[in-house]
Amino acid sequence: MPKTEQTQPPRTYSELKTWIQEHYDSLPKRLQSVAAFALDNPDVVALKTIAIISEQAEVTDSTLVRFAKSIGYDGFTDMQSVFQESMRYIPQPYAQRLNRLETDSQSEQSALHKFSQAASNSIHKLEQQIDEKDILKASELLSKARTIYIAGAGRAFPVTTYLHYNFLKMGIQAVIIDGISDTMTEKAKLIRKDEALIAITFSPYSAHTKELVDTCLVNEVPVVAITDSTLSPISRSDDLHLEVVEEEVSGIRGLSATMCLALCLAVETGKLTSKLTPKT
Amino acid sequence: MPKTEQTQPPRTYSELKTWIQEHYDSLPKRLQSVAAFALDNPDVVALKTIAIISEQAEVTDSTLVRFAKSIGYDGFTDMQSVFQESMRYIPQPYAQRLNRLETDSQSEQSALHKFSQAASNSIHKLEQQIDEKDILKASELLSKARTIYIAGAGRAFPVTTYLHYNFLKMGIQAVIIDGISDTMTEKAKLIRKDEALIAITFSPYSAHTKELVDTCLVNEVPVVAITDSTLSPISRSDDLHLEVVEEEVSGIRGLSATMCLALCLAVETGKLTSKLTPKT
DNA sequence: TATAAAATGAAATATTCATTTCAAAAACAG
DNA sequence: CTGTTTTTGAAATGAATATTTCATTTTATA
Repeated sequence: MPKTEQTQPPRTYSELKTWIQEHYDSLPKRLQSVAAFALDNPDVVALKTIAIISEQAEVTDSTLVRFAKSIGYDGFTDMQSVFQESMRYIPQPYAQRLNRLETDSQSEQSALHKFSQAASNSIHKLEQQIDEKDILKASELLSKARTIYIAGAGRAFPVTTYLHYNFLKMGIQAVIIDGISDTMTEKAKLIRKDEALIAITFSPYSAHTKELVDTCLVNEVPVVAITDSTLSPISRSDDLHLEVVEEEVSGIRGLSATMCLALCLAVETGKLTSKLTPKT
Repeated sequence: MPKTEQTQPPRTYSELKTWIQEHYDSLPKRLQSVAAFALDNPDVVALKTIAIISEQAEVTDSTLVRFAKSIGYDGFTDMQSVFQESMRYIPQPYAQRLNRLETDSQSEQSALHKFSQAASNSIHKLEQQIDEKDILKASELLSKARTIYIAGAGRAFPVTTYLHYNFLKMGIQAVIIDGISDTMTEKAKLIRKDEALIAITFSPYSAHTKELVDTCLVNEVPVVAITDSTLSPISRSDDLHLEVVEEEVSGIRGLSATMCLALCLAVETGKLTSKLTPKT
C-alpha cells in the first residue's frame, strides 16, 4: 500500500497546486501523469467522472483514486470537491457582465484585467476584420520564396523573432534583417526576386522599414506587410498588407493579436510549403 | 403524466435561461421553485447531486427530474451537463459553433479562427488562474533592481525581446542574455544581488535557462520565472514564477497570452520604478 | 542476479446516485 | 359535492460511480 500523507490535505485549489508542485518529482510515473493533467485541466477534473478523466489522462481508474489518497484525501470524490469549489462563485456568464460594468464604473482596475481584456478584444476584431483570403495569398507568396527575410524593429521586433522561430521550426529558410539602418538597406538590396520579405511596422513608424519595403518593391521582390493601419506608409497597392489593430490601454498597446496573426501566417505558409516539397 | 416539450431542449445555459423565463408562469408551483433556484444558483445545480439540490431548493428529488423532463431533457443528468458546460472556460457561443461546424463541415475550419479562439481562451484562463499578487510581487522585486537581465530562447525569445523593449521605453535598464550556452552561464555569474533576472521557458525546456536560474539563485540574485507549467524545471519554491498556459491547436502553441502577461509585468514594474525615482 | 518493495491494472464490490413507479394529496371542472 | 385530472412525495428500482482487492509487473536494493 502506498504511503499516504498524514497531514490534512489541501482544502483550496491553490494550496493543492502548491502541494503538487512540491511533490511532483517524488511521485510515481502514473501519479505524475495525473498531476500534470489535473493542473492542465482543472475543469475536467472538477466536472467529469473518474472513468472519463482517467481515459483523458491515460491512466487507470485506480490511479486516480491513488493520487487523491496519496495527497491525503479520503478518495477521489473528496479531492474533486476541492476542484469544484475552485470553480464556484465565478460563474462564467456573470463574469462577462461584471467585466463590462467594472470597466465603465471603476477606473482603478487591475492591470492584468485591463490588458487581457484589450488583448481579447483585439483578437476578436482581428478575426472579424481581416480577410482570410489575404492571409492565404500572403502565405502562397511566401511559400514560393527560397528564403524569407523578416524585418521589424522596436515594438515589432518580437513579431519578427516569432515569425523567424516558426519558419525555422517548419523547415523554412528565414533570415532576420536587423542592425543599423544603412546596413539594413544594403542587406535588402541583395534580396532576389525568388525570395520574399515580411515587413512589420506599427505607428510610430520607423522610416527604416519603409525604405526596406521600397527597395524590395523596386527589385520586384514579393513583400508581405503587417501593419496597424492601411494608412501606414508601408502599405501600398502593389504589396500584400495584413492589418492588425491592437486596442490600447492608457496609451499602451499589446501584441497579442499581432502574434496570433503571425502564427497563422506562419502555419499557412508551412502547410503550403510542405505540399510543394512533399519529401524533406 | 406531465406534458413534456416536444422540441429539442436548450443546449446552452443562456438558451435555457430564456426558456425558463418564458415558461415560468405556466409552471406548477414546485417546478417554479426549481426554476427560481436554478437561475439563482447555477453553480449548485452544476456541481451538486439531486439530493443536495432538492434539499436546498426545498423540493423532492422527483421534482427535479420532472423539471428537467418538462423542458425536454432526457433527465436531470442531461440538464445538469448544460449547467456544467456553462462553467467551463470554453466560451459558450463558440463551443456551439465549433460543434456544429465540426459535425457537418468536416472540421475544416479556418486557421485564423482556430488560432484566435485558442489565443482568446488562453488569455481568459490566464486572467482567472494567475494570482494578481504574484505579478505585483514580481514587479516589486524587479523595480528594485539596478539592471534587469532577461533570458529566454527559442519560442520564448519573442517574449524576451518584448520585455526588453518595454523596459527600455519606460526608462528601465534591461539587458538580454543570449548567445551560446557557455557564454550565457558566464554572463549570469556576473549578475549582482542588487540586480535581477527574468527567465522565460516553455516545454520542451531548454536546459540552458534552468542552469541560468540556478546560478542566479545560488548568488542570491532575485529571479522571476515565466513558464507554461508549474512543473517546469525552473519553477522552485524560492523564486517567483508566473504561469501561462497557451492552448494548443494541433500541437502548435501561440504566444498571445504570454505577451499579455509580459506587458502587465513590464507596466507594473514601470509604475513602481517611477515611484521610486520621482524625478528622472 | 536475486530479493524485496513499490507501482500498476483488471476485476469485484459497495456505495451513491438518478430514475421510475405508485399511491396519496391537491386542484379543477361539471 | 363528485369524479377526474394534475401534481406531488416516498419508496423501489436500476444504473453509474467510486472504492477496494488482489494478482502481476516494474523498479529499486543488496
